[in-house]
Amino acid sequence: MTRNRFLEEYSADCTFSPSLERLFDKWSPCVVSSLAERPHRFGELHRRVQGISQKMLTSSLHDLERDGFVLREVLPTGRVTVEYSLTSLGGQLATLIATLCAWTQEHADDVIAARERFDRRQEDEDGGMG
Amino acid sequence: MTRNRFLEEYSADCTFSPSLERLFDKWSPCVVSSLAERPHRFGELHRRVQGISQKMLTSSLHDLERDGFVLREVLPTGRVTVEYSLTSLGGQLATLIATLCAWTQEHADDVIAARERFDRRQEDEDGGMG
DNA sequence: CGGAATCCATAACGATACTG
DNA sequence: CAGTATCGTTATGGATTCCG
Repeated sequence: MTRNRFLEEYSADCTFSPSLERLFDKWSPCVVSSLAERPHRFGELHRRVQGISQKMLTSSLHDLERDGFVLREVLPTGRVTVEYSLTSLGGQLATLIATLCAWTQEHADDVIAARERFDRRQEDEDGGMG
Repeated sequence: MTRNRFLEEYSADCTFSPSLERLFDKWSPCVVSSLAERPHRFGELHRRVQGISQKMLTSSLHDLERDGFVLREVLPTGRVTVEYSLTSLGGQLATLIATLCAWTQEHADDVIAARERFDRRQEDEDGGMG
């Protein structure tokens, strides 16, 4: 719950509502963008979102459902079958996430280059001042 | 480093570059939006961003500088004086953050209402089935 | 003032085992 | 299949102390 300061109360001139913890946790963005493509069963998501544990998937889906981003439906098959899909609010969230993805990809090179410059400068300062 | 799965390698149809850890950590968005308004000294930021520890401010600024979002300048005053400002890339990040803030605020009520519905349903299911 | 270094609490997460 | 429960590890961040 202390994930991002915006999520709590206040920050300088910028107040995130307490509604967007989902954007900042580890797996929810992945889950949402999978569901943006089509509804998934639990097991499908588990295979689809590489590396997620069943515990984290359960927890992400639970939180996303509680916040109104995801709809959980028990299908009337013989065995236990559950389908997850996005609500319309969840669809908006997915769009937002996609926008973020796009921006980060556009500027990935800039950031990587900045890191390399920074790290080189650090080395120079540490070493070259005898 | 494991903050968000997007930041590592892969997620279903959505690949965050490794460049945006800053968007997902606890304080950087607050710091960036403060700097979006005007350059700040270290101490100013410390007072401005309510609740941040000196350690976290140092660490956020360091990471933001390394990624090319923030510029750090030692001013030629008598004593130690450092000013932080956004680079142009940092300005873009600030805009993105502002967009996120706006969206979360618009839909804060929706999310809160969804939570209440969900929690009420839970209670009903737990209690009312004797 | 602007930090760095250290210590410690806890929140987040992963692995595993079990259930209807 | 779709979870729940438990346990151990690691990541994160707060408090404190010290330094040029």
